[in-house]
Amino acid sequence: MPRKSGSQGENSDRITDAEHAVMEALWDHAGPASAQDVFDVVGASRGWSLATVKTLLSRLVQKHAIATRPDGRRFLYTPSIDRDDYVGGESRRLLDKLFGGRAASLVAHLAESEALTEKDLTEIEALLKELKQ
Amino acid sequence: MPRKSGSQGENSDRITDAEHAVMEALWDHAGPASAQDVFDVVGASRGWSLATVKTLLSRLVQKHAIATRPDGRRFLYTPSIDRDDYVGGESRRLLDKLFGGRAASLVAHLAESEALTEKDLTEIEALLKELKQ
DNA sequence: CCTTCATGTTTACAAACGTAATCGATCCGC
DNA sequence: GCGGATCGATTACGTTTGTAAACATGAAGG
Repeated sequence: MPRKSGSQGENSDRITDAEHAVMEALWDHAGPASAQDVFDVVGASRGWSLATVKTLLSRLVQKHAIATRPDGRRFLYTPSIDRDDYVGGESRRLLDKLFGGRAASLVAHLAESEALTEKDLTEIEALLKELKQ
Repeated sequence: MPRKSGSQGENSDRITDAEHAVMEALWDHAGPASAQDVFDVVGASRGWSLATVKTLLSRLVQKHAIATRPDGRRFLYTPSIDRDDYVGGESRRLLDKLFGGRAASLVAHLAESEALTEKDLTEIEALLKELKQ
């Protein structure tokens, strides 16, 4: 039977903006994090209540984006999708949606709209050199 | 007083995915388009009814993303935001959200995840050369 | 033991979204 | 002039999202 391409866990459900902030906290965190841990990181900056963080964690669990491991009477949460995979997916979505899938168009656009600093250009150049050889 | 940066019309309201499909149809269209025109282009491919297209057009008008010009008893619609501006905005959002705003990181990621073909690389290289000189 | 605190679960609720049907006015063909 | 086609406007309705309060339960401290 055909095997799906992604490198990790059953995906498919879109992660929203608010949920994404939680994911970043988890990706950032060294090892599994409790709801409180997540709250400590994102709560303040986004002005969320602990309750909100809990809701978002639940939804992410439903979406299979994170996994839980019981720790006493509470849960510890870990991302079950790789950040790189996620980032790649989102990038591709944008590429497909706005640039007909052509990465060069995206870069061209960034360049033209001056979203690229001199430093960016140098960095990309170096990157290319490395990739080309 | 500080003047906003964008080149065109009051923006601010997010354009959704469905709405974006309509925008593309309008950007594509030579000159103002009627609801029917839009429907003819996107209706089939997205499986939308004419009613749906009309709703989306209305919402885009509310969001000031498109403008209307009466033509007899109907309206002709034209984008009031430039595609390039929109694309730039969305690109920047992604960049900020996922790459800390560093374009080079995005390019690096695309490269590593093999989203860049040989052709892409060559194109980007050429682009850089042009920008550098 | 009983109170309090911490935790996940359930419920809430308004706004946004996707998708559309219905309504009221108008125009076109007969 | 009358009936159907056409158009924008209004209304609809289930789902998702953002944000959170209420609730149940178990742990911990006195």
